[in-house]
Amino acid sequence: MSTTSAATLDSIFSALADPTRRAIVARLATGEATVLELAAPFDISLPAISRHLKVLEHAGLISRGRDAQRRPCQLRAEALDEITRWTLHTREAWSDRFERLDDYLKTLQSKPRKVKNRNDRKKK
Amino acid sequence: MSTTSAATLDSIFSALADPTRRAIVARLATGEATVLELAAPFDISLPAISRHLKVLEHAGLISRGRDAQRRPCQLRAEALDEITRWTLHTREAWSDRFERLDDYLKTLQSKPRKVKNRNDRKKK
DNA sequence: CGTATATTTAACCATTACGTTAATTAGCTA
DNA sequence: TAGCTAATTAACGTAATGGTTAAATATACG
Repeated sequence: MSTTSAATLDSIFSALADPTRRAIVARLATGEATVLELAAPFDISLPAISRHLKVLEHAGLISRGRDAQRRPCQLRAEALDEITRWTLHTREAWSDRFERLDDYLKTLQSKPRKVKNRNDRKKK
Repeated sequence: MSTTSAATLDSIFSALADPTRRAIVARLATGEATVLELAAPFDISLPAISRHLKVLEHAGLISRGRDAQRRPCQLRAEALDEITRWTLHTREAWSDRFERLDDYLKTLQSKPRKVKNRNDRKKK
């Protein structure tokens, strides 16, 4: 465990799928905080917060230190970066597909699909 | 409803938390595809794929057209942009916190780690 | 018409996720 | 030591998720 960041995209995405956990992450983006501090804004029990933190930690989104009986949490931005990387990469592929738009349009013409209204003027 | 993306971050993140759905999204990033085409690489049943697609559609990540009995799916990149926006924004806040590093270091000095004799009798 | 193809819906089952309250551990402080 | 404070673990209920098979729907084709 220790400084593990073998966290999967699965665990990172699903950690961030919960609004409470996203709020915690957003809060931690401004600096580290203890469990009680993180719990304060929410209307749920401390054990629930504790489990949210465990999920975040498992996803590599936070790490925890120790200060007496407190366990201050810290954001690990690399996990965020992983999300960004995947998303931007996918987005880029999506944009790139327009490179083949010409071919695509030609395909449309040479292979007439079952279009009933064939009077549509394909603009090229 | 229609093609509006009132989809929440919750639904987008949790849609992408599943590896099958991420693979589908990645596939769709290269261009539209039918349900059968999307299902081909996977070892799960068609109904399962169908439900994955519904989740993605609900999250605003895909839209579906109609071509005879086929329902071609298309990626809606705006949903991807939304998570990029959230993630980068959060990441930025994390980086920005170093702006206050000087203050923070001063705080550390004036208030050494083990603060035993704090005179704050403040109660909440 | 009847059949094939593409996809969805229904009904069901196992597992996971998220919340609760009560009890427990850990570390200070008097 | 006892008694705080901080946080976690235990035990439990309920709802959501992800998979299955069987049946239903929609459209095209001969």
